[in-house]
Amino acid sequence: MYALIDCNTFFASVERVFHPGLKRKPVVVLSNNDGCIVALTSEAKALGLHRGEPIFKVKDIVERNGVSIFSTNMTLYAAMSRRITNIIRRSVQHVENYSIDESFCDLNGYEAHFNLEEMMRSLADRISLWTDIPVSVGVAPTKTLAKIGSKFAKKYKGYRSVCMIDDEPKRRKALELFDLADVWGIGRHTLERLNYYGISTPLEFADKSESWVKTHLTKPGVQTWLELNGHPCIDTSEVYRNQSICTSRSFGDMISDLTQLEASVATFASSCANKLRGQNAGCKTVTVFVQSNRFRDDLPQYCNSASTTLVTSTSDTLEITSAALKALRSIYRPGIMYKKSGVILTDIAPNSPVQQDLFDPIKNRPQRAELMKAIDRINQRFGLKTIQLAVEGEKEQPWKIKCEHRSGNYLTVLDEILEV
DNA sequence: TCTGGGGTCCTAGGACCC
DNA sequence: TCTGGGGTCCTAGGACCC
Repeated sequence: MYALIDCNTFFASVERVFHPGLKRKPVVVLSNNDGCIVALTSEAKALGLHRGEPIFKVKDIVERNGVSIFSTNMTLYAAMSRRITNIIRRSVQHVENYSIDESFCDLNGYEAHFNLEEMMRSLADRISLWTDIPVSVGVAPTKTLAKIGSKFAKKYKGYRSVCMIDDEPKRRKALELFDLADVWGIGRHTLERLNYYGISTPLEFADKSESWVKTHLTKPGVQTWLELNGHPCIDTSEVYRNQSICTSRSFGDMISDLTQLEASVATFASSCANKLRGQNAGCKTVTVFVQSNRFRDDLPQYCNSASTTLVTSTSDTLEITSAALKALRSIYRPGIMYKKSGVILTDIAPNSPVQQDLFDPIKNRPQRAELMKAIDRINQRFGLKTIQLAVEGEKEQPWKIKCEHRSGNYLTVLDEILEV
């Protein structure tokens, strides 16, 4: 059996932990640049607000109802997520962090010694007691069914946080009542296709024959079908390394100047390199992209990207940044108002062994690696960007994102710790 | 005026090989 | 007029997830 532990409206719940006056009040959390709503409490949903909506379009609803607004604060949410994971790991050995607010537990073997429902309920209660974050848990023979269970647990209070789908009648009942569009793995296109063939509930889909599914859907569709029928086939891989690493941002203000664009790309490149070192990995390809503002049809539009291949797999900030800037200069066009840039690292592989290059222009790789370690240590101890590249520019720049409603880093920065 | 960011996996089709 | 069979590798784009 698998359990899915899902934090309810996670970002908004974290903000509420540190602003207890907001319990049972409407709260929304915005995307980067204070653009769109990315998380909202049920009280905010009840006012007609939706995930994904640009905040400026619903300004009057927000003002009229005194909705609390927060800029996104990933550092804070990630710190809280780690705390929750630590609590789960005290009870369950195999935990897979599927996303910042969801974890799968492999419960294989526990059923012999525990009542799984009681076990997961006491875990949910503990998370709630120790972190003040409410969670919903689904328990089922496959991950897809566990996800469905967690949605029921969230929707109906009667489950007291845990919904079990552990026998055939419960499975069929759940599939009959659940919304097909909300099934994990069924997106807009698959939904349209299934509707076209007269399938409107997960149960009708699950009851189709294997040959029908194989004819009309591709591999991911077949997997979902198997999972809904209780055959686990979505893999739990413990060891994980990214296939790609990306840092990109929309700018607070549009820019056209190459120097400023370079500063943004250098900043994103060094952030990527930092993430790469965090996984003990290196990359061989650096891609840069730039975009104008697609919402401004009065301005000339321009989007482009370029890649540079490095001689050898590396996580060196200096090397990755130079490669990114080289790629940027090859696609830069003057006279464009740019709204967004980004850096993507691919061809990622473990740090060792690395295939050396006979003609590698960098002769002191071991020392360079030590330099990166030293910089990382200093930045970890004294704060991000204590040491940075000069090309990344000064702190205040027009392209830096807006975040006017950011709460403090209560869990990670001593100076910002909550005062009572 | 203001419109997010970061991922994975799969497939079709092109380009190439014998 | 007739015009094979069996492969690999790569990439762009689609579909999906949070």
